[in-house]
Amino acid sequence: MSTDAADLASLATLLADETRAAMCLALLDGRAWTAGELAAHAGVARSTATEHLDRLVGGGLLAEERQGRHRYLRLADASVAHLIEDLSARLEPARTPVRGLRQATVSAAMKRARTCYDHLAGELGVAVADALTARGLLDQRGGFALTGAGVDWLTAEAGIDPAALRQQRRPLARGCLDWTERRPHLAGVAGARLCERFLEQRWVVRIGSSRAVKVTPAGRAGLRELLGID
Amino acid sequence: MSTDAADLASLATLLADETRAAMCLALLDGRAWTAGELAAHAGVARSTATEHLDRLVGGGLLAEERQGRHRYLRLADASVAHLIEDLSARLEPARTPVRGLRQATVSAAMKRARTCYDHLAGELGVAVADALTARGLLDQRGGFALTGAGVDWLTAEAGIDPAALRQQRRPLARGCLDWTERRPHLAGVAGARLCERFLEQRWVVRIGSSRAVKVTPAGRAGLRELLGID
DNA sequence: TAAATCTGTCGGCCGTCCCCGAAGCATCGG
DNA sequence: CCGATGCTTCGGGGACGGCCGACAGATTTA
Repeated sequence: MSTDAADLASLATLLADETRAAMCLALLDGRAWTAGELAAHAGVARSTATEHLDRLVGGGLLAEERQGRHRYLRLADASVAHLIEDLSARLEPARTPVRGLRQATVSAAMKRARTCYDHLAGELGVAVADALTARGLLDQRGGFALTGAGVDWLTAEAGIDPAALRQQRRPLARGCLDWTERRPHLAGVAGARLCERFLEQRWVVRIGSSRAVKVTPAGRAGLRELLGID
Repeated sequence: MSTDAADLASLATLLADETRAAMCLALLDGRAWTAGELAAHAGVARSTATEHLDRLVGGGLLAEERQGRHRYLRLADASVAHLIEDLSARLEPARTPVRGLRQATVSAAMKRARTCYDHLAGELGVAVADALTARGLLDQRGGFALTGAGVDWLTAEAGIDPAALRQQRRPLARGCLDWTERRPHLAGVAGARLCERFLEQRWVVRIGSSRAVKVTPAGRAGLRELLGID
C-alpha cells in the first residue's frame, strides 16, 4: 500500500553518485547544457557521462533535446529543482574555504545576487521577499503565500502578464531556503515570473555565463521605487 | 562556493538502498522503533540492520535513544519527514496491486484517514484542509499559509495552546502532497498541533498500531460543528 | 547465578556500478 | 566527399557496499 521502498531507493540512487550530483547541481542554473559540457564539468570521460545522463533522463530527473550532433540536457521541471534545493538545504553551510582573489570575487557576487533555477536568490532574493512581506504582499508568518494584495500587485505594479500566472500544477508562491542567507526567498510561479521580468527589463543582468547576477543602475532605481529596496 | 556534489551524493546515498529506505518509510509513522523491529520489517539480519542504522544516525537522518538493551530509533526531526515525503511524492502513484480482503480493508482505512509523520492525511486530511480553505482560514491560492483569521481560529476555536504554536524554525503551515489524494493537506506546526489535539480529544483514534486512524462518533460530531465536515 | 534477549563486531563472499579507452555512428563544415 | 566534432557502444578492470553467520557484550528475567 504505502510507497515502495525499492522505488524510493532507486530515485535516491540517481543523486547518490558524485558525478551525477555534480551534473544536477550544474543544471540548477536553469539552462540546458550539452553532454560534453557536463562531462567536462564533472571531470569524467564523455562515455561515462553518457551512461550517467541516460540514467538521469530515464529516471525522469532530466529532460533532453537533441539538435544535430548535440544533446542538450536540462532539469525535467521545477519540481526537480525544488527537490535538489531541499536536499542541499540539509547540508552543512559555508564549509568550502575560498582560495584566491578571483574566486573570492565570484563568491561575493554569488552571495549578493544569483539565480536559483528560475528565480532570484542571495541577498537580493531575500531582500525582495522581505520587502514584499513588509508591504503586506507576502505572508511569511502563517506559512508562505502571496496575499490578495500581493496577487494584485504582481500584475498592476510589477507588470506581469496575468495569463503568465496561471498555475501549471505548481504553487504560485513557495519559500525556497537560501543557502547563503539561511532564510527563505520567493520561489514558485511568482518568483519565476518576477525574475523573468527583472531580467527582461535589464534591472538585473547575468555576470558572464554564471548564475551570479548584478543589479544595473536602472534596476537600482526601479527596485527603490517599486519595493523601496536599498 | 556552491554546494559540494560529494555532500549531496552522500546524503542521497543514505536513502539509496532499499533496506534503509524501508526503514525510513516505516519511521514515517512518527514513532520510535527498536533496531530489531526495523530489521524484521526490512527483512534483513539484525547485524545488517545495525550497520544501516549506524549510517542513518551518523548522517543525521535518524535520532536514537538507548534504554536498557533496546535501541530506539526515530526520524531526527520534521524536516527529515518532509524530505522523505517530497521524494515519495515523485513516485508513481497506485502501482501496487492489492491482494486479499484483509489487505483491501487496511488499504481502504489508510486511504480514508491516517497520520503522515505528525499530521493528518488521507481523505480526512484533505477534507480538513479544504474546510479551512473554504472558511477563509487557509490560503491555498497564493501559496500555502494560514490567514490571520486562521491563526486566531486555531487558538480560539480549535483549542490549541498559543505557546505550542511558537515556531521552532519550522513553518506554521506547509502543504504536504497527499499520495493517495494527489492534493495537499495541512502540515507544519499547525498540522501537527491539530492532529495532536484531535487524538487527545479522541476525535480520531489509531487503528491497531498502524498509521491508519478512524473517526469516532464524538469526532464525527465535533468535526461537523467545528469545520462543517461530513 | 544462570538463561534468555537485544544489540554490536568481525571476517568473508558476492554482486553492483563506476570508470576508462578504443572503436563506431551521426552530424557539420569545407 | 573528407576530415573534424560530438555522442554512443562495448569490453574489462577495480572498488565499494550489502549481506550473512558466528561470536561477544550488555541487560533483563527466572
